[in-house]
Amino acid sequence: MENKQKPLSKNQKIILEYIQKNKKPVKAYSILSNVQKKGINAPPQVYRALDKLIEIGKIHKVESQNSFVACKTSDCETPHATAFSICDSCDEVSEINDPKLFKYLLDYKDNSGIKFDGYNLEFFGTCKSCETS
Amino acid sequence: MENKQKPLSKNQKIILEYIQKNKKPVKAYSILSNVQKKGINAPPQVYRALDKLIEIGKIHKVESQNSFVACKTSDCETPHATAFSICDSCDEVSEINDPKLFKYLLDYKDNSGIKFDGYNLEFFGTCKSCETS
DNA sequence: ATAATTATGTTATAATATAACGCTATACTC
DNA sequence: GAGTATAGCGTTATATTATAACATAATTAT
Ligand SMILES: [Zn+2]
Ligand SMILES: [Zn+2]
Ligand SMILES: [Zn+2]
Ligand SMILES: [Zn+2]
Repeated sequence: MENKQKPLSKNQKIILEYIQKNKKPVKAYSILSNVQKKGINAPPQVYRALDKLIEIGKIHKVESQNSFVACKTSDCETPHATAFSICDSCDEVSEINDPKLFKYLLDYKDNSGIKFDGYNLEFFGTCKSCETS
Repeated sequence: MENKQKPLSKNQKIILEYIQKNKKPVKAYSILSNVQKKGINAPPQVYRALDKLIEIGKIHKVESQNSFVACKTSDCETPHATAFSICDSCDEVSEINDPKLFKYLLDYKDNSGIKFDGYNLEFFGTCKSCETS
């Protein structure tokens, strides 16, 4: 009984599918223009679906890019514990799925002893294919 | 001969001072409206100064808030290696200055063995004063 | 069946950020 | 110091990202 998966609504499905089709993160207005043929007409419809998909861990927001990417680690159960590596030169983003890093960060306590509910970590560098070119 | 500190320009000084006066992060357009009496009239003047101040490590951008905060660790020499804790309920942000965390992250290699140039880490939780109220 | 919750569709607008252009100050180099 | 490269300024306009507000419809819970 781990996953009580509430089914996605129509708009949520359309938008999730579009995001999953793309390897790179996509922007909200680019999503909008690409799903207009499916009957989604206005920004609020996109942003509402995005909010929900983020909440349930199907996608994540890449804060430094204002872009959105599908979760690669099979629907993060702790959706607000995310780590990415981002290529400065081609903007490619990949989600880091490293239990050790994950644990290190979730266990991290600041100097006042506070533990955190979640985190977002974005690493920057040059990806392999950009490195060699 | 560590610090070859180029002096700040007039606008950079005005905007840095304003950011430093504020304990909490400030937004670009709030900066603008608060420094208009000093002769700064338009967004590009603010954003140009912000870009430069970020580049030289005097301030940082809090990506999840689109806000800007003065560096608390005496002008981060690696300005793109930043960590913050953010209170979900009052939006207070504090810069984490923990050499161990710092080293852990700068030494971190992903599964392909790539090391990164920099990172931005934002922890989320509830600050002490919000916890007790 | 009723009530509560969640999602939708729409219009308008708010908030964040940059392009482009001409000009000025400052730093570098010969 | 004249010439030139670089960084900064001021301005107008515009692009990009995100939300407010409101009326309606669908879904879920009691
Ligand atoms: Zn994920
Ligand atoms: Zn790349
Ligand atoms: Zn700092
Ligand atoms: Zn707080």
